[in-house]
Formats: sequence, C-alpha cells, structure tokens
Amino acid sequence: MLALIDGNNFYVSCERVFKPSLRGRPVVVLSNNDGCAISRSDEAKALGVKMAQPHFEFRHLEEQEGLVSLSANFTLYGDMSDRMMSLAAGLGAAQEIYSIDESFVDLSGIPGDLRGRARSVRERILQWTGIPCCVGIGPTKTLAKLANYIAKTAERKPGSYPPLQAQVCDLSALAPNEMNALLASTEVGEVWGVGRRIGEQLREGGVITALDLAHLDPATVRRRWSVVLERTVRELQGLPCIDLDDAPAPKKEIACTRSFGHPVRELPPLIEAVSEFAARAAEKLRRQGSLAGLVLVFAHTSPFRPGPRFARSLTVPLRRPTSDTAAITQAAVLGLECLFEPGFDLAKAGVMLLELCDDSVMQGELDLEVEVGRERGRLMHAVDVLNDRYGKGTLRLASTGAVGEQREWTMKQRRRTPQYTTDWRQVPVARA
DNA sequence: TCTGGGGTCCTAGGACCC
DNA sequence: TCTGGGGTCCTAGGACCC
Repeated sequence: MLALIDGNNFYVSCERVFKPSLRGRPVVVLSNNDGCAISRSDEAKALGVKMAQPHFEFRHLEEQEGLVSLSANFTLYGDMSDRMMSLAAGLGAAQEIYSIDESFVDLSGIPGDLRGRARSVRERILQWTGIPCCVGIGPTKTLAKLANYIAKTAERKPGSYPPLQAQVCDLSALAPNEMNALLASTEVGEVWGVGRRIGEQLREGGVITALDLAHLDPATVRRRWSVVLERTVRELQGLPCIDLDDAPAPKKEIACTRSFGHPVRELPPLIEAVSEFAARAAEKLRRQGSLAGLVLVFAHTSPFRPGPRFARSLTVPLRRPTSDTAAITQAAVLGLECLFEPGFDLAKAGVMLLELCDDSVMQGELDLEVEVGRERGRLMHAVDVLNDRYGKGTLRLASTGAVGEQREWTMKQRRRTPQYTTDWRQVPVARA
C-alpha cells in the first residue's frame, strides 16, 4: 500500500506561511522574470487563472479582484520542502521524493488505521511547517495519485466528491462499488500518465472517465498506444507496475536554462548569461557527485513572437569528464561564440550537461592533469561550501582563462533540439 | 510590452555487423 | 535475372510529469 502526500498550492502556501495577510486572498506565484503563473491559490483558480498562463493575460485581475502576484523565491520553497518531506517520511518505512511538493510513502507492514495515521501526519505537517497537505492512499502509485487528486478536489470543490474523502482519501478502505463511483466521477485526463494528447484520443474513442480507462483491455491498450499507457491501465486495476524508488539514481542530464526578461541581441550579455547558467549547472553536477563529458549550449528567439527565427544548439565535448566550473563555462562560451549570429531578438538560452558519469571514474588516474583537476575539485568544493553558507553567488570565478589546446571534431546534433540547425562542422574542443 | 524550467521513458527506424 | 536475415546499437522524436 502506498500514500502520496502533496502540499496544496505549494509555492503559494509557502508564501502564506511568512505573509499570513495573504490567506483567504487570491494569490499567484510567477515564474522567472514574472513571465507566467506557476502556483495559484484556490481563490486565484476560482478567478480563472490557469497554470502557466502568461502574466499579462490576467494582470487586470490585480486591480479588479485584488489578485496578488508574487515573484518566485525558490530558495524558500526548497527549505520548506525539506521540512515537509522529513515529516511526511514518518508515515511509513520508505519514501520517494517525487517532486518539490510530493512524496510517495510505502505503507506496507504498517498496522492499524491508515487513514487515521495519515490524518495525524497531515496535522503535524500543518502545525510544524504551516503547509496544508492532502494524502491519497492506494495499492499502486497511480491509484495513490488518483486518491490524492480526489482528496484535494473534494476539499476545494464541495459537491465534486463525497465530503468524507476531503484531505485524506484511502481507496483501499472502500467497497468496490464505492471505488467505482469515485473513478466514474473522475475525468480520464486527471489520471497520472494521461496527458493532453492521449486524453483527446481516449475521449474520441468514448473513454471519458477514469473508470472507462480502468475497464479497457491492457493488451489492446498496448497495441493501440504503448506499454506506458498499458501500465497505467493495470495500475488503475490495482496491479502495481511502477515501483517505489526510494534511492533515485543520479541525474543523467543536468540543465540550466532561462527565458530573458528582454530580448538579447548582442554577444557580450549572452556570454554573461550563459556563463552564469554554466556555473549553476556545474554546481548541481558537483552536488550529485558527477562529471560531465559534453556541454550543450543553445539560444533561440521566442516561438510566440513574429520576426526572423533563430534556434541553434551545439554540443562541445570536454577533453575529459569534469565538474570544474571554469572548464564547463569555457566550453559553453566557446560553443555560444560558434553558434551566435547577430541580428536576432534572442528570448532564451541555456546550458545542458550530458554524458554524466560518477566522479570516482577518474580516481585511478595518475597523470598530472588529473592531479591538477583534483586540486581544482577541492577548490570548487570550497566555493560551493561558501556559497551555501553565505548565499548563492557570494563567490564566483572571475575568468574562464585562455582557450587551451584545440582539436577538431565533428558536430553532433542532439535529440532534444532537432529544430536547431547550424552550418558549423568544426569547432575547437574545450579543455577539461 | 509581457508566454517556465526542469526532467524521464519509450519507440521507430537507420546503420552496421556477421 | 537474381539481390538474406537477424541482432544490436544509436538517435530523433513523441509523450508524459511537476
């Protein structure tokens, strides 16, 4: 048996902990550059603000309806998440932290009243952190997610589900007919794993509710769609297909990308931005104890605006796997200089670190450069510690140094950015 | 004027090998 | 004129998640 614990309107709830005057008011938290809504209070949802809706489309509600729009404070949300997660872990034996505001907890072997236990953990989280949560319980991840959705919706929209299911919903405690009634009241698109595309196709085929989906034949679903959706159907039927992952593997790719507040046309500010992205990505890389073999850098114009389009990416191999900020920044800037072309209003750029490996792979090596690399590793570690203690960006590298030995290589297109094209066939390789 | 920033998994089809 | 077939690896692309 599994539980899914999820903070309600998480970013907004974090803000309300420190600004109680926001309670009861419509509030949204905005993305970087205040571009669009990424968290909405119930009151803001009731006003019709949609997830990821551009700010300019609902800004009028600030005057008309007293809507409060806040810039995001991700450091705060991360801290609040840590506190919430450690309390949620008390619900069972193992926990998988699934996102900043959600975790699955394994309830197998837990005796007694699961619902009562979930209620008291929920109360503790509310009391100790100020974050309201909902808990869904079910025999599979998909059913626990669905139960969580029911718990949230029953609370937010009275009449949508029986009031008994509000805040904590335990599907395992229900008789089959009660369970079916809940599934029949849930739109198919709300099921975990059914997105916009597949949701449309299902509805065209007359599959309207979660119960309809649960009644499909898994083999048919596999033939018509995929094994992914087949698993969803089986999980809805109560057969676990997705395991709890309480020791997630290190990330295989690490990215830092941003939309710009204003269009960028010149190379120098772009280099500045990309250097910052590279440094952030390298920090994340060191935090998980990995080295990167490739650095991908990209820049593109806005897909929403008219005018000439530009979209290119370039992968720059590092001479040897590294997590050194200077080497990674240098590679990113090198790639950027190769792909840049003046005359475009660039809206977004980013750096991705690829072909990651564990930093122990270099341990056996004895040559001088590796030794120098290790010294630099200790330096980078010291930088990270200081930045953790005194705040992001307290200590930064002043220069990435001169471009070292140059080697020719053949450009490789990445799958993630197929629309990107470039004439560059040869660029210098960066030194690790 | 103003449109997020991360990730993961699966599959089809081509390249290549024997 | 006839023109193998199966296995594996890699990549592009699609779909999903929060």
